Amino acid sequence: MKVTLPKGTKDILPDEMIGWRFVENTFYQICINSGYGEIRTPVFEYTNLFNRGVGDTTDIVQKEMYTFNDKGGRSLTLRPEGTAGVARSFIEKGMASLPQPVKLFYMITAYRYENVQKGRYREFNQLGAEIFGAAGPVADVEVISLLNNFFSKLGLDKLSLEINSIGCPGCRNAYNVKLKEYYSDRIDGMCADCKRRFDTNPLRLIDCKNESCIAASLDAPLMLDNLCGECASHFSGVKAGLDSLDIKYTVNPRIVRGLDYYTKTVFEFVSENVGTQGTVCGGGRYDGLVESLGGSGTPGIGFSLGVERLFMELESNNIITGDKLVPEIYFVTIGEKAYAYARKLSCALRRAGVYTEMDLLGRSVKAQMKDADRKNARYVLVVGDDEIRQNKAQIKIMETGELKDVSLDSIYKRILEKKVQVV
RNA sequence: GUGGGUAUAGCUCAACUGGUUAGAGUGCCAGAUUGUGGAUCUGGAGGUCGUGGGUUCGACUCCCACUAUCCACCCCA
Repeated sequence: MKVTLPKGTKDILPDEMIGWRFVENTFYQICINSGYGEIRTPVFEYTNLFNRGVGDTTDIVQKEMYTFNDKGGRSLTLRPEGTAGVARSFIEKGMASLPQPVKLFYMITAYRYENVQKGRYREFNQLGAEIFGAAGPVADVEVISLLNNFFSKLGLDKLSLEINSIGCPGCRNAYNVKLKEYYSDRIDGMCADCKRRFDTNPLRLIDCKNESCIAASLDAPLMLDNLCGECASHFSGVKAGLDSLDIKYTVNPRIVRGLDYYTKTVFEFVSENVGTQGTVCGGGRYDGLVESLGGSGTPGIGFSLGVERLFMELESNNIITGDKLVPEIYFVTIGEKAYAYARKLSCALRRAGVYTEMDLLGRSVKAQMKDADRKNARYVLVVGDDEIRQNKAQIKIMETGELKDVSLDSIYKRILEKKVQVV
C-alpha cells in the first residue's frame, strides 16, 4: 500500500454518507426553522485570529494547531474550531449594523494535531450555531432548545445536558484570588500540570482528574457559589427558561470549557456511548470574544457539536442503520434498440425524481437481474427488441416475483404524469 | 508529547513448538440448455504475509527499528 490516508483522517463512503446527509439535513432544517442563516468561512485563517480568539494559554493554541507559512510568508492555521472564524466574519462584514441579534449556523471540518483515539480525529466535523448581540439568558435558552429540538428530531433522548456558569471577568478574578488562597497550602501535593495551572489558569485546578488532585479539590470553593449578582441572576434565568421548556439538565459545577473566550453559561451534552470522549456537544457564552478580536462589544453564545461523536451515539441507539437507497425501477435490456429505448425512459424518470438503474457493462440478462436484486430494486422492467416491436414490456415485481405485461405507451404516459407507481 | 494492544486476500479471520506451491468464510466475475434475481453446485480473479534490517539450512511464525491502526493519559468535538 503506497497511498494512504493521513493519520487521523477518514473517508466517508457512499453507504455512510446517507446517514451524514440525514444528520446534516435535519440540522439544516432545524436551524432554518429557528431563524439562523448558514455561513461558510475559510478552512484556514491568519494564525493570530486563533491566538487571540481561542486563547494563548489553551492546549489548542499551544500544541494542537496546524500552522504553516504560505508562499508569501503569511502564517496561516487550519481552523481548530468554528467560532473564531465566524466572529471574525461578524466583525469584518459589519454584521453589528444588521438587525440584532444575528443568528448563524455552519457545518464545517476542523483540524487539531492530537493523538487519535475513539471519538477523536485530526480532521473532524462540527455542526455549530452562534447568536451575536443578545445578552440575556433567553438567548442561552434558545441555543440549548435548538439542540434539544435537533436531538429529538434525530430520535435521540439519551444525551444528558450539563450546565454551569463560569462567571464574567469581574467575578472570575475575585474567585481566582479565593481559589489560589485555597490551593496555596495544597499545591505542593498536586500534579505538575496543576502546579502550572496554579499560575496560568487556576480555574482548571478543580477539573483535574489526577487522584491526589481530586482529593485536594474536594472542598475547593466553586465558581458557581461566587458569581456576582449579574452572573447569578443570568444563570437562574437560564435555568428558569430551561425549566419552562421542560428541558432536563443537571448543574455540574465542575464543567470548565477549554477555550478562553467563554463567560457565564457553559454547557455540554454528554453521552455514555462515545468512550472517554463523552462530550458530543459543547458550548457557552462568549461575551468578550468579539471585542477581543477588535469589534465593538457584542455578546455572543453558541455551541459546536462533534458529528463523529454524534454518529457513535446514533449508531449505538440503532438510529443510523446504514440502509441503502433502493431503485424504484431497474431496466433490464436485451439488444441495442431496447437499450436505447430504456435509456430514454430511464432519463425521463430520473428527471421526474425517480431513482432508476441500468446496466453499464453490457451484461447478460441473468447478470442484470442479479444486479437488480442486489440493489434491491422494487421493479424490473424487461425490454427486448421483441417488446419494442410489440410495443410492450414485462414488469417484474421483485418482492413477489410476479410478472406483468405493460404497454410501452402507457408506461411513458404514466411517467409524464409523474407517477412513481408504475404498476 | 507519554503508555499499552494489533498489523496475513476487498471484508472477517486461520496456518501446530520456525519446515516445502499461505488457507477458509464472505464479497466480486463467470457457468450449470440458448432472453429473467434470491437457494444449491462448479470454476475463476485477487496476497512482495505493514515496511526495512537481523538470527537461521529455512521466517507468516523469533529479535530490532520504523510506519500505520486501535485504546488510554493530557485535552477537547
